[in-house]
Amino acid sequence: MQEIKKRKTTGQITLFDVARYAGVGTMTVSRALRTPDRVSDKLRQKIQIAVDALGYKPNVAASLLASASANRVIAVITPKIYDHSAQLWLNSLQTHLAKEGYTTLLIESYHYYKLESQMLDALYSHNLEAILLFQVEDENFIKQILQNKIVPILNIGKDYDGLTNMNVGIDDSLAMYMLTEHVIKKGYQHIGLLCANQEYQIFQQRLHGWYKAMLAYHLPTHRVINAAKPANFSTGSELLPDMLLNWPELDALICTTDELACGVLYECQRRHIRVPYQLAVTGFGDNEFSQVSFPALTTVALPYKEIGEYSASLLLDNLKNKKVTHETDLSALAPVVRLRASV
Amino acid sequence: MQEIKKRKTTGQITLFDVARYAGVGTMTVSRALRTPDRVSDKLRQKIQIAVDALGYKPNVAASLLASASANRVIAVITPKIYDHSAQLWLNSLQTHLAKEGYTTLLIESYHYYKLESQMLDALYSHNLEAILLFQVEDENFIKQILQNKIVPILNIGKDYDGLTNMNVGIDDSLAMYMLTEHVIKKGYQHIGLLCANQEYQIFQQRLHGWYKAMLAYHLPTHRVINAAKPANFSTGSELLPDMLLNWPELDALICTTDELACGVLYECQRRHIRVPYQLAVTGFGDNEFSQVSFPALTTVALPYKEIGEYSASLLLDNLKNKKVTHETDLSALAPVVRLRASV
DNA sequence: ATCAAGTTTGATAGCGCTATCACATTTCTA
DNA sequence: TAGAAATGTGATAGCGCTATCAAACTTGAT
Repeated sequence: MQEIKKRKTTGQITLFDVARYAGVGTMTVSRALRTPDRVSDKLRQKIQIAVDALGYKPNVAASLLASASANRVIAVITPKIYDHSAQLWLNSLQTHLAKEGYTTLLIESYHYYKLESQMLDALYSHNLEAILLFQVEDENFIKQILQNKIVPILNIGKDYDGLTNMNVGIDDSLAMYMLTEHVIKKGYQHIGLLCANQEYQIFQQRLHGWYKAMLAYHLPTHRVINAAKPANFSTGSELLPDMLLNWPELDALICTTDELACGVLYECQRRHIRVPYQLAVTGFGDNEFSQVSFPALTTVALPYKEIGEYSASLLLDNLKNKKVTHETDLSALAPVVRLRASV
Repeated sequence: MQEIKKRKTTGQITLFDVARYAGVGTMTVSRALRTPDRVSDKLRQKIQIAVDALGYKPNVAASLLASASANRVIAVITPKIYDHSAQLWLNSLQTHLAKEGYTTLLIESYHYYKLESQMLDALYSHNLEAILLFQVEDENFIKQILQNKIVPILNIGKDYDGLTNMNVGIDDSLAMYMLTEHVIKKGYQHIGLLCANQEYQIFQQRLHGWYKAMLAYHLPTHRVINAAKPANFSTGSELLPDMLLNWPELDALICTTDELACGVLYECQRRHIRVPYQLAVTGFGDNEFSQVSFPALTTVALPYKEIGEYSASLLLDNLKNKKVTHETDLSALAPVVRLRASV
């Protein structure tokens, strides 16, 4: 007696199997798993035994389809997690969302915007509950997202004139302004800027912060290298010689990341340039190593952890109440300059 | 005239809407999107217009359910992506899998095994196609996975006696043995080991490699600090004094990560200890900064990029052929010692 | 012009689950 | 003790999609 299979099945144990085993209806099994308090103790126990015995695993696709509900998945779209501080932010965000049962799906597009929009289609198909944009720089892409807006969207980074539902600003420009001001007030005159990852807006914002500070204090703004290379240790080491060659009078060098600055510090040691006496050096980001480096690096910290927490609660509030009325002590989100031995 | 809604819907545009708009059957629309070559040009164009006009987004849950097919999603489970090299591995893996249309879902459990198994249930519910374990250390967890084995499982790291379908070994112990041997052959006698992240097996393997090499050359193995702290720059700086206090005769210090070693280098500078003349220092991992540091760091590189490529192709072959018959030049996967100025 | 073989299309029936409602059972009130 | 209210359970009908198969339309060879 051969059974005729008319259709592919997953071969999984289904709710029906469990129901038959436990001698109850499928609906009762469903309830026992989804809303246990609506099922009597006796049946609930029976069902639990059946579930364990058969090794039942619910089929999320079917559940989603039947309940027409969202997935408790929040997508984070970002061009790239550049550095340690962004990782802090993400980690903090994930932790807070996980507490409420949400899963974070991280998508790094590496700045291929076509990829981003392609992913977007895929994401919308996955019944996700919200989208979080982190330092997405392409305005067209943002507009495209908003055009198909189906779920709440939280933007972290530059504010696109209220295009997004919610926006948490990170002011890299301000942070760099503050840092540069500190350096200027220390009395340095010939202050250069070393910027890498030229192609990313966020680094141009840092550059801009330096520029504004220099202008504000009537200092010359021509001592700049703005390179299209990764902002890492090697690039720092590599570009210091160019800076010194172009502007031998340089007495302070502001770098757009801690990695660049550390590379510069290493190169200074190789060339027996005494920091900060001959050359002051600063970084950006307050990475783990900037406290330990020799000499310790003056840098500026963005409160990514707090921003993560803040953005998580903002998003959760929006998902729950469908209304954002959020008041926070935003001073907690302000940049902090860390003065150390290198200036 | 009010319509009675008997059931919640997602409110999405459905295939049916598209079909009606285009004046064809739903099945034709499904085919036009899934297998376009099986639909005539004329209808395909009509349908495309309808899709664009209505902004149709397919519902993955329904598609999965109907086709009873897997999701083209591969889950990577790992306790933690420790360092840059592991990131290289992951990146390389993702790239290769993406080429074949697979999405990688990264799950970092941060060593909460309960979390890992909880996630596993969730994952199995998501119709994923394969599971990739990266440096998962908990044997119970591995056994539990294998017990419910539904999809192919590839293990990267320690081989659990053929428990997994496929295993790609990374021999941290061998790598450390090779590095230690180099240091010994340079003539150093009083060689210490600095290990952090004590609680993770992978670091204990590195420690073990050092131990074996020291024994093989009849050198004493007591100069060890094995700390339960993060293996970062700070810890390196912090623990060097302890090493020197305990064993002032120390002439070489082998660290289990590049970060530790760099922290040690910084502390040496602070204490005017000349590297390598008074103390030789080595790292592990060949991170980006180890080439630029001052002095440049002798270290050992694991070929994570190649391992990523190899593991991707192994997995893909398994998914396609359902049979693993893989031959590779495994010498490409051997560790490489990078001799630099610090030894 | 005729028929066999290929191609294109759509009606139908589920995939595994849950919303809904009707019915059965228990508990509470007067 | 009857009747109302609350609770527990299961039959049914989809959620939006695709596998399947039969019907309609091509094509080309005779």
